[in-house]
Order: sequence, then structure tokens, then C-alpha cells
Amino acid sequence: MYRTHTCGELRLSDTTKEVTLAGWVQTVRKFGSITFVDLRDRYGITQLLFSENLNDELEANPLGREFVLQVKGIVNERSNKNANIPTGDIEIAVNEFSILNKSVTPPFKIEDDTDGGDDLRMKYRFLDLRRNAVKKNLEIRYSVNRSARNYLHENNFMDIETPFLIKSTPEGARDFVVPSRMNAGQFYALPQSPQTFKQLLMVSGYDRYYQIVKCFRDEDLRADRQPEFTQIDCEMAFVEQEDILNMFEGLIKQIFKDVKNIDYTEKVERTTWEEAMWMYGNDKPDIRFDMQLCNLKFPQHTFPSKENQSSLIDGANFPVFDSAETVVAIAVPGCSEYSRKQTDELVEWVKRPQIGMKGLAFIKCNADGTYKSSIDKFYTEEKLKAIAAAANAKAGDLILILAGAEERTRKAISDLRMYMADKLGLRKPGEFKLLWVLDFPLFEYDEEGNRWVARHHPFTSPKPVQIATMIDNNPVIENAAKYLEHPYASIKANAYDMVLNGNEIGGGSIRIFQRELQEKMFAALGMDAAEQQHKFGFLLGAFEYGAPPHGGIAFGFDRLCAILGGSESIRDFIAFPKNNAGRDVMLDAPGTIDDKQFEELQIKLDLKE
RNA sequence: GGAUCGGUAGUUCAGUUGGUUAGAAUGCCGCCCUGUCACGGCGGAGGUCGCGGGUUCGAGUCCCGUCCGGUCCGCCA
Repeated sequence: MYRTHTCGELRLSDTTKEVTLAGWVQTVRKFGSITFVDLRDRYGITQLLFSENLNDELEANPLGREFVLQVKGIVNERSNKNANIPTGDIEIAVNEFSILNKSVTPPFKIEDDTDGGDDLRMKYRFLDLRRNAVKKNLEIRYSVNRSARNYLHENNFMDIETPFLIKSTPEGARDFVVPSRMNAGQFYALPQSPQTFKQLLMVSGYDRYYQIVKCFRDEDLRADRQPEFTQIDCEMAFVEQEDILNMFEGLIKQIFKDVKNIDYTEKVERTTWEEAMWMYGNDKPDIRFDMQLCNLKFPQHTFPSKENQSSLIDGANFPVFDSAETVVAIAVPGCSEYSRKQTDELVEWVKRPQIGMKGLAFIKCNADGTYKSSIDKFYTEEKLKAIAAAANAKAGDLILILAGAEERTRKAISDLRMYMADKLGLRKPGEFKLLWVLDFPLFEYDEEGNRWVARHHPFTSPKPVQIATMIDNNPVIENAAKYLEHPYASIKANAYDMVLNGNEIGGGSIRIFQRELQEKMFAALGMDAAEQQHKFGFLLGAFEYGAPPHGGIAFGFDRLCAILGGSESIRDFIAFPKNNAGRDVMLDAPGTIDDKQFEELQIKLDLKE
């Protein structure tokens, strides 16, 4: 038997017991004739005491960091206790020891506060995983996994596996492809999601399906994006949007309870896509804090139901505002005392290429009721006061105003809002706030391809009243400039996103389940009958055999874990992640393959320049 | 595809307007130490300054190219 106990479980009540422990040597502290060793395993650290009688044996078999060590000894109460660790009241008086395996000196410290850089830790990820900090993250991941499975099981969902080797249907993201040896010249694709399979399962009558499943997308990476990632993928039959929202609010609330012990009892707020863009400039707003947008000027067709307030700023001969498509402001609480240096810094921030604005106007709403602004030359105190009122600014606030083209400006003010909130500590780490964003546009104009594409995916159903509009309109338009007037721009989807603290954690839709409508949807996206048949014939066919109404949702599992763990990067929550070039630096993958493998695949490599 | 920051000892970093033998901390090795737990003390070893080219009397430092890593934009139905 290698061990009777783990390194995390012995307490004062265990004193005088004879135990056998096995683990890794964390540190060796030699004190002349006695030696202390911290022995570590997954469960904790226990101090070992090697007394004088073992000195010769230690000299013959010296210990080093990360050696695998087995010891037999007696649990003793310590004379000097360590309150920092759970086993700090006891130590093991070692009688026998055995080095089960040696270790070379590790390239970085296996401690919470490691000296290893990211690159190095990824190269030696198997050592990095020994660290408590990384282990905690993987424990959170497992805990989220168990919580989700329990909840879905309790609610009659059935875990059904779907294939990884499927057919390439290059619609949205790029597919990863796998050559087929038995079908020379042909390729499988790895699934970007099990979307069509789960819909087929609905047709098959498995009315509540789930899977915690790997998905693959061959796109560029970010801190929160990996080429292979995990989704909690769910689908239900005989449901409408309301049923889905309720069921999966329940899922997230259960996860909050199980993983963070948070009782999320309040109602999950809901907003429409349009309202989110209007109030926050963002379809995944962080609503833990206010700082809502003041839309001084905007293109009417973007927000048909909203009233333009351009009279507040137009006509002052300030060319920047007069010529802008959109002028939008936020009132930053309590920042009216900002110095020239601080406001300059903000101006520089919005001018960075990632934000891309030409400049930033500000109005300081002084505590004494006066106003001081960067646009004093153009606007009277009276006007400034009116703008401040529109922006809901209080005395002591700093109003920041951006002007420019609608899309860019709205994104910039949203980024600025988040930046200021971070600065002011308004995005509190321990606070979690959910939001449903509803009524997304069904279509999106792809400027590059000069065509309409599905914003969510082509299986998303349109809002019922708008079906007719969609059917009757010509799917492809020639001139990109005209797209905003096109009827497609206003058609809404039966789709919903769940947003947590400004992150999209899940998204889904009520699907199309009639063949005719699905064909029209494909046609609207520019797919002719032959192409439809080739790419999605199996689905269209299935819809003819009694497809029930259905819908579903998929949660980004890695991202959810990261947010619950308080991290920006999902890599910390994946045991073996890839770097931002999609490489596994530990395996040094991807790599080349043998000539023999090429031969078997009947493929000749001929890389283009 | 683009922007930006970085690459110097095993590791994390410093290195001045270009100027003698490139430093610190930590880790590693040796000696001392009976209550440490970030142990302590003394001593020691350890460098292709990512790589290639250029400017210069002289390059870790300036210029060009390239490779690697981080972050972001585009992209991610």
C-alpha cells in the first residue's frame, strides 16, 4: 500500500497514529541534524520531520524539490504550530522513507506565487497543474460541470453524444478539417457545434437533450477564445422562448448556488437588442453599474422609435458635432475634478487604433453648479447645462462625449464606459448580474461578401409577424450602401443571449422546424436549391417527418468557469490550452506528418507561397 | 491580414546620451546550523544579451529583417 492517508487530512486528533504518506517534496529545510520536509499532494501539505537517526540515510539518498517520496511515521503534535495550513498542528515523525522517483530541478517554483512566466508554464503545463492556483480553477470547472449535469438530469434532459467527424458546411466560422484515408481526397470537418444533430434529436423525439461537448472553430484566438472549447449544449422540443428562458435561468442560478454558494433570487433582467444598443452601445452590457448613454444625435433608421435630441448640439458651428452621424455621451460619476493630465490621458485612450476615435469632448459639472468644458468656445453655459441635463449628470460628474460614424462611435462609447467603470472600481469582482438580451436582428449585412448572413445561425426562426416580409423580398442586393434601408435590417430573430457581467455566456434561439420556412431562410442567405440540398438536405428531409417545434441554447462552458473563478482568461480553466497562435507549446503541435501518412491519405503537400 | 508590448543567468527582471570585466533577486551546488515553515549564515558555479545583417573606433543599447511569446483590431453563423 503506497499510502494510508493523503497530505491534507491529518489533524491533531490523529496524533500517535502510524501512517504512510506519499507525495511530492515541496521544500527541504535542513537544520543541522534534523530536517523538515513539506510533502505535497492534491489534497494539501504535511510537514515531515526527519530526526538525527535518519541523517546517514538522507546523506546517501538526498532529497530534492519535486521528488516523489513515500514515508512511514507517527503523527505528532508540533511544538511550533503553523496556523496557515490545515495540517499545521501536526507533523510526521518519519521512521522510514523511500524515494519513489527523482526529479530534475523544475524550471519554476511550484507555488501559488510562481516565478514562472506564461510561456514557460505552458511548456511545462504538467508542472504548472501541480500548483494550487491552477488546481483551484480546475476544481471550479469540475464543480460547474457537476452542477449543470445534476440540474439538467433532474429536469429530464438526456446526455446524448454526437459525432466529431462530420461534414464541412462553411457558413460562419472556418472548419477544422480532417482528411479521410478510406475516402481519398475527401475531408471530414470537426463540428463548430452539434447544432444540426441536436435538432435531429428533437425530430427523433428526445425532447430534452444536453451535452457538455467540445466544439472547434478555426479562427484567430483571444484570451477568452480557444480553437477547441467546451459548450453546455441544450435543446428542447415543444417549447417557446419563455420556456427556455425560465429553464436556463434556473440552470445558471443552480450553478451560482453550487459553485459560489450565491442565492440569485432576483428576477433575471431582460432587454431587447435595440434597447441594449441604445442604452449601452453594446449587445452584452455590464449592468452592475449605470452610466447609460445619452444619445444626443443618431441615425433615425437605427433607432426608429427614439427621439433625436440633436437640437441640443446642432447649430453651434462646432463642425465635429455638426458633421457627425452620431454624438453620444456618458456621465462619469464624481470625476469633475479630473486634471488636464487625466483628461488628456482619456483623449489619448480613445485615439488608440483599437478605439479609433479622433478625439473626445468633455464637460466638467462642477460642484458649485458651473460648467467647464473642452467645447466652451462653441457652447454657452446654458447649452452645456441642457446637455448635462440630457445626460443625467449630477454636480461633480464628468461628461464624456464622442462623435463620429454610428457603428464605430457607439462601440467606442461602450468601450469607454467599461474603461471608466474599471477605473472607478464599479465592476465589482464578487458581484454577479445576469441579463437576457432578446430580439436580435435575424440578418446582418456582410460588407465584404456584399450579402446578408444569419446573425445567429440559419436555423433561427424569425419573429412570426415578420415572416411574410422576409419571404417576399429579394434575397441579395447589389449595393452595400443601400442595406440599411433594406427590409432585412429590421427583421428580428427569435433569439436570446444570456449576459453575465458584460460577457456573453450563452446564446440560443427558437428554431425553424418547417421545411418550407427553412428553405426560404436558406434562399434569403443566397443559397439555391441545389446548394441547400447538398449542404443541409438531411435536415430539410428530416423536417418532413414530423419535426416538433423546438429551440435551445448553448453556454460557453470555459468562459462561464473563468467568470465564476474571477479571471479574464479561459486558458487558466483549461488543463491543456493552446496559445494565441493555436499552438500547444508543450506538445509542439500542430506538426508535420510522416511521408507514409501522406501516402496513405493519397495527399501530396504543395504549400502555396 | 493589421496594431502594439516584450525576448539579457535555470527563473523573474535591471542595465543611463552607444564606452572598462553585463548586474540584482531567487533558484542551483558546497560548508555551518535541533523547531523551521519565504528558515538563517558563509562561500561558489552559472550569460551565443532570441537569431541574421547593417551603422560605428566601439552595439545588450541605434537601424533593417526574421523567429518566438503576450494583448488587441479584423475574424469568431
